[in-house]
Amino acid sequence: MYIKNDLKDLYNILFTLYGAQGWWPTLKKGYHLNDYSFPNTQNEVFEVCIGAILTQNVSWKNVEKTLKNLKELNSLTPKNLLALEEEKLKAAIKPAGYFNQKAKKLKFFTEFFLSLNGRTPGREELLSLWGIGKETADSMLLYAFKVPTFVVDTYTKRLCLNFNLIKENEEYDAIKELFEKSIKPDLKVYQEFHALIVEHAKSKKGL
DNA sequence: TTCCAGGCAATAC
DNA sequence: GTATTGCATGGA
Repeated sequence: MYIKNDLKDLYNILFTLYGAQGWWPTLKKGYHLNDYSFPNTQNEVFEVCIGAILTQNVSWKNVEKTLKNLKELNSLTPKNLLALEEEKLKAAIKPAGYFNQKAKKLKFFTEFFLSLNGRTPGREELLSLWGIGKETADSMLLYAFKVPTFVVDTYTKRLCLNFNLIKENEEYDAIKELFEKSIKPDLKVYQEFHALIVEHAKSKKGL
């Protein structure tokens, strides 16, 4: 596999190979193929955001267990999560690792989420929060708040490196720009492209 | 047993 | 400003 012209070709190749991915994965419906209206409720938006924090440097499998635990505690909503005792929260999110840090991150973010009152936050606003870095902020914007912004993760970096599109240790924002310059902002395409890159990296069909 | 998984902040240089 | 280190669980 190679890139003929630009990243649009890569997108088309991956889409042909793997098809629509229907990200973000959720507890209730699993994936939601061809439904780009998701998430529809504030609680669904919140669940995506929480998942974005929990999946930091950890496989999604681990996060699923954590989300299930929170659901069983009826704590997968902003107010209920805030009401949950510190120790119970840590126990519930243990499978996602870094539970001391992530418990703090979840509480900080949830306070912020409630203060939004349904408003969509800006990128810089999210980045200013303790515990929210570039990938987490962009994931929230793209998959929770439906803002067409490109998400860069380790898979994306590796892929670009293998195609000699970037140098070693290229900066996050430079890679992000690479994609956003080639492909006009489009919610569906940005959501699917990132998901396809992850799927491709996991499938290990070359690179 | 070692290594990695959809990062981030704190610290060191 | 860039490089390194701590954080932690679960599966391969």
